[in-house]
Amino acid sequence: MGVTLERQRTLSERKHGDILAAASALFLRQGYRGTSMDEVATAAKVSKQTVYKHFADKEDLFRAIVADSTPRSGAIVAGVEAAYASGAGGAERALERTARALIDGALLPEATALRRLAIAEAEQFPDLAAAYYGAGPLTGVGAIMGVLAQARDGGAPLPTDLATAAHDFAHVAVSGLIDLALFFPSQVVPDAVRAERARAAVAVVLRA
Amino acid sequence: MGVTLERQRTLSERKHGDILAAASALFLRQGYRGTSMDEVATAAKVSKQTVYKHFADKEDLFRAIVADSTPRSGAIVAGVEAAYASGAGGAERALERTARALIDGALLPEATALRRLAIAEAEQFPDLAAAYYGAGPLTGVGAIMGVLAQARDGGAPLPTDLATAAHDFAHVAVSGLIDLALFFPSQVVPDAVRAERARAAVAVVLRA
DNA sequence: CCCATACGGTACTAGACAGTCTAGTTTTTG
DNA sequence: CAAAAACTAGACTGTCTAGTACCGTATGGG
Repeated sequence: MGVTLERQRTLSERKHGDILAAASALFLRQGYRGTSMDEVATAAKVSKQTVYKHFADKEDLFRAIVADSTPRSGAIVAGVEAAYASGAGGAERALERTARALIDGALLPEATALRRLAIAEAEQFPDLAAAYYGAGPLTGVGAIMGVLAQARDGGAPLPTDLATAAHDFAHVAVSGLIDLALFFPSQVVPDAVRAERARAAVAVVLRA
Repeated sequence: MGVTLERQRTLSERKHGDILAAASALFLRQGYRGTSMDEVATAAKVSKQTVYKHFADKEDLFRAIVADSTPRSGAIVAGVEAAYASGAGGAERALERTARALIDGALLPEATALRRLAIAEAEQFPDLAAAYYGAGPLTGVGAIMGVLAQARDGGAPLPTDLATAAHDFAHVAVSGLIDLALFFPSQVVPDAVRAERARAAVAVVLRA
């Protein structure tokens, strides 16, 4: 998790990162109330006092790990845009790659865990839920709209209403699979199902 | 909540219902860990001792309220099927009513609260999450497939793959709105947005 | 009408948890 | 190299919580 082998990090910075990483793993797996500060300190191999040196209180630590995790949704979006441009084949193949990248990104364990956490704590931390929604679903659909615009410029037969098309594309591709991931945390969605959903998403927008 | 004015319920039965109702409201709003047994007893206007007379422990009570709430998803499904049959107009109008019923059902506050709860506790109570998924999303898509079959028999131009069509229909209609409800618990999705989603869902399946 | 059963209220046990404090050690830095 | 700052370990406070015990009162079937 961002532990990028920096050559001369100070001890304090290393501890800060350790605490964030440990808290991240615990909060994502056990939720806010299900995780204790003692657990965090132990998992980070750090004294409790040090935890409170770096973060004012539990809520502060929680906000920090969510703020730290949310940007990773941006990486998924970037992957989606890259998937369209890369590779061979016509618009249909390119859109299928796009859908597949979206699906694989959305089903990453950290992504689904963060989503579950944001939903679970939406009442207690509405600002975090809103931030997640903006960085995740919202920019995701925006990116897809951009890709569809490219495809239409390239001559693909797409509807005029690209906002609706992007919405349809995204939800046909990922919503059912995200449901599976949220309700069955331990299960992995098989490759064949992902491919089928990607095809369905392309089919939905490629006829107008 | 099932409090149907039965003429001569015994005191014990009344208390049982009071506890269920109070616990239901609290768990749905505050989650499992966020709700204490003292709170439940106070809200139900019952002594704590009585709570433990009716339910072995907190987990038992929680399972009871989820088991009590989940069947209500079935009522939503029934409403969806009824919406197709009722009213005037051709297949397109009927499908639009179907989508609208699905949307309104999914956005009921109790429905979204239960969904949030099932997702939040999916790791701790995987069996409850699975039961919810079966009673909610799964039977919902099944019901829509039935409606689409009816529509096709009536001459509507639908794809041959009705399972995929039902999946697409359901997710284009409700998934985006459910996201909104989950991430922004206090907001209400306006009527115009619901209507637009219903139209989009019909448009997606009515061209094959 | 009577007795088992359920109730209310409240006090209690036992443990978890957030956050503080102390006292001594290590790291950073000027 | 010395002072400042960050670290460790663990005890400690106050609060909350699940679940139990006690005891006196109300309910309701036989």
